[in-house]
Amino acid sequence: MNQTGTPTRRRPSRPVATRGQKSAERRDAILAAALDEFSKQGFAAARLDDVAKRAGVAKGTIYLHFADKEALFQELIRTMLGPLVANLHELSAIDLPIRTVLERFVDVFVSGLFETRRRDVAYLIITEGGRFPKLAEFYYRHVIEPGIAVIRALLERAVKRGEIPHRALARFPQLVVAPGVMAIIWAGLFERFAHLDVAGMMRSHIEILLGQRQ
Amino acid sequence: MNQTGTPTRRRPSRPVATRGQKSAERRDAILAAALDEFSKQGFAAARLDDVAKRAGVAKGTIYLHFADKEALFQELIRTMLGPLVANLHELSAIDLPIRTVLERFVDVFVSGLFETRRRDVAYLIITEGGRFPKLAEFYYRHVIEPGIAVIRALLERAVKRGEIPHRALARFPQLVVAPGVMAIIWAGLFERFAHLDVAGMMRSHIEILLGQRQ
Amino acid sequence: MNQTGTPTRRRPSRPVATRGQKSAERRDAILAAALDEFSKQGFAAARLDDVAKRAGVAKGTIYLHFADKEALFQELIRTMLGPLVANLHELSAIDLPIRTVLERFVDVFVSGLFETRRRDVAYLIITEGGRFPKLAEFYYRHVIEPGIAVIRALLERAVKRGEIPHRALARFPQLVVAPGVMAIIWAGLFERFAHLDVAGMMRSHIEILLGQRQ
Amino acid sequence: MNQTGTPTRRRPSRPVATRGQKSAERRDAILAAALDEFSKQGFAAARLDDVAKRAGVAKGTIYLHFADKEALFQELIRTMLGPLVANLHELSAIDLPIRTVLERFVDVFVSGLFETRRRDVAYLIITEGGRFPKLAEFYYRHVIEPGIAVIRALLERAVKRGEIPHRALARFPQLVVAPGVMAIIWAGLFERFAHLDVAGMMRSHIEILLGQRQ
DNA sequence: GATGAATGAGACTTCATTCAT
DNA sequence: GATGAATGAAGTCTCATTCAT
Repeated sequence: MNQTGTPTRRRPSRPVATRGQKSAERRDAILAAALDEFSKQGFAAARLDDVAKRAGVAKGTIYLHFADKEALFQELIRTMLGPLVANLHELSAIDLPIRTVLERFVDVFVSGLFETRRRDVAYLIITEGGRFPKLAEFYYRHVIEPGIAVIRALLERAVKRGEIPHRALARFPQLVVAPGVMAIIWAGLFERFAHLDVAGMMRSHIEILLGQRQ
Repeated sequence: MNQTGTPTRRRPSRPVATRGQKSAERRDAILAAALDEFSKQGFAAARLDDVAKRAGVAKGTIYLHFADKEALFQELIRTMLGPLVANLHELSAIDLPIRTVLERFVDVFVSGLFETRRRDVAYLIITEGGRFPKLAEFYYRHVIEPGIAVIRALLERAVKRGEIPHRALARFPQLVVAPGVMAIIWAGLFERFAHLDVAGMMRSHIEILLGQRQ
Repeated sequence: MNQTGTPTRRRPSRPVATRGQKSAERRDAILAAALDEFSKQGFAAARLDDVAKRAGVAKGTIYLHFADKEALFQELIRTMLGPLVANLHELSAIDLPIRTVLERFVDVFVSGLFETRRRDVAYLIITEGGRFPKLAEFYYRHVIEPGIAVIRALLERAVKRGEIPHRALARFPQLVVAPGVMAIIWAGLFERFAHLDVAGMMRSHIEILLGQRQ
Repeated sequence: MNQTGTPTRRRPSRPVATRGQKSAERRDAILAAALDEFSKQGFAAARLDDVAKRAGVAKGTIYLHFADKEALFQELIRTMLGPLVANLHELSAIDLPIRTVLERFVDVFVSGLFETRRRDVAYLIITEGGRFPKLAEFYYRHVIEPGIAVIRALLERAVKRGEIPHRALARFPQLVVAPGVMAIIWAGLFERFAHLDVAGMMRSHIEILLGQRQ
């Protein structure tokens, strides 16, 4: 799927698209346009008129694919975060040095989320989650809770092996991801004023967690 | 009630308040109600009607104190963050061990922001800042930029003195505050599902920064 | 009275004004301010706030002198047109050549109405009269009807004497005042774009009515 | 019903109107309703709610055709005066005796403006022009200025030919149209109280201008 | 009497949603 | 299925009027 989220409007290579294909393309275009508009304006201030215009469809078409504005929003979040959730469990299965795991973790974060449109989705969850309890709950149950569990397991194993000097870290796995959250917010609010070298910050973060003198 | 930090001008010794005092009280009530509503609904979805009702004033009264909905929002942010900004510079002046400074820093964060209504203001900045470039800029110029500078100076001094083992930390002062940011977001989104012991997390954070084995 | 309508705010020559004098001054100031605002904005769009500000009084003070906005408007018209009405009947009584009468008539129109604030009142009647049936009726009964009668009488006498060649003129006395009405409207709408020499136009008008070749 | 001069796009031979035609009909209905309401209440006091009700459409529909209340007003004026402006220049081209020209002029005024809804438009310009500088300017540039020029040219030709005895008339073409303006205002303000025979008055006016003893 | 802060009805305008084409 | 004109509930903001000071 199109990671950047730009609506793919080209017809498929075969000269005639089936009805289903065209419909799916429209749906994707609407989702991509919705992400743009919701990110820029926020859920409440975004206008479906603008979403339709950006997606190149009529306003009514949105309602052929989504029940209402909120359903569009929620499906947008689920659609784009689905793949991410699937990958979560793989991480804990592999038995590698914690440094390697953390470095992969940062890699996935930077190139699989931060540098893609998924960052906008994450930012949307942060900014709108408070107004959508169901969304927050879905996200908590499917991403946060299992994510925390995975990280905690990794940390405990690493502490046991002596790879990490901070026993307390396992109690607060949030500390591992906090810089990632901060980076997303920084990008949304302050990138205009001062650039943040996210990859560099994350590398430093790992060193600190590992207790490496630099 | 005054955990918000807003100075409630107390009534004069005589039982009857002057006109000016009542007006100022109303203004404060509107600001408090606006914080409630904006926090709960977000700026765009909040209704001034509800703000007025909550503040116990008529709709029109809001417009005696604020030019429009946006002005109310911006003044809300500035009013409640003003005192915080003033305290920023004091921190760097005092010459104490970095551990002490960080502990005080955490104390101020926890009891002066996180456990007060200012946390809602901070959350509002995070959630709405993207839609209010001027607000983001004001906040960046008056809080983030000087705040980063102060932390960086402290860290550089601490690194020189050997109190902190991570030279790279001074390049990314954001890492110091990242857990605080995360805590604010956690409170806004997930506190319902799982409590986060912010004070405990912040103490662990300090130990990690200082490279203390626990 | 103050023909230009600027509020006379100076205290009277005697050092202490009686309560009644100050009150009357305020009332006049309000009327003058109201004429300014109603002329500029129209009745519906004018704000009593602006009237009060211009008059140098508080908004509530207006209600000490006038029942409501409409009463203020109606009294404004009556107050400023009263003297004019009184003079109407004098004209017909005097037995002079029609040319002289018409010339005096023009003089009174130009220097007693067109070049004073009464022109604004007349313009207000034209622009707002349609929305104030009572005002239109009052004005018709007290100014138009008797005015028409007076002019008709003058014209009939002049026709009989052979001073005017157009018998039909007596059937349409409106033709005598039409250029005056036109001048008032021109001043209100187009004076900015092209100046109209009202006195000159009125002189030409007289010559045409009198059938003088020029 | 179509004495207003608005071209009512007739339905196609097939009994069902196309979408575009229905939309244009609605637009016309809104304009007609707006003319009614603005004439009765004045621009500021007229409510778009009433316009919508009278036009048989929903409030929001007005905004599909006009940007806002003022745009509706301005387009109303331009739409209904457009045809009039086009006819202006034809008048001067025809080389006929001045009496014939003036009689035609009066005919056009009476049956093409005074006895149609255009009279209301003219009255609106008179009553609201002061508050809409752009409207007044548009009207001055496109109607008044060229109109005056045409009339002046006609008068100068007539004076040269000895058809009109008043040389001064060419200096004040406003005198030619003044009775028409007066008639419009009379209709708006006083018709209820006393009927004015406009056609008769205009005929008398012509005789007076031509210096005919009656 | 004078003030002007407060009120709240009412106006304009927006925009999610519907539905005839 | 797709369209986009139409709808009307709901929100922001204004301002004539009131009334405690």
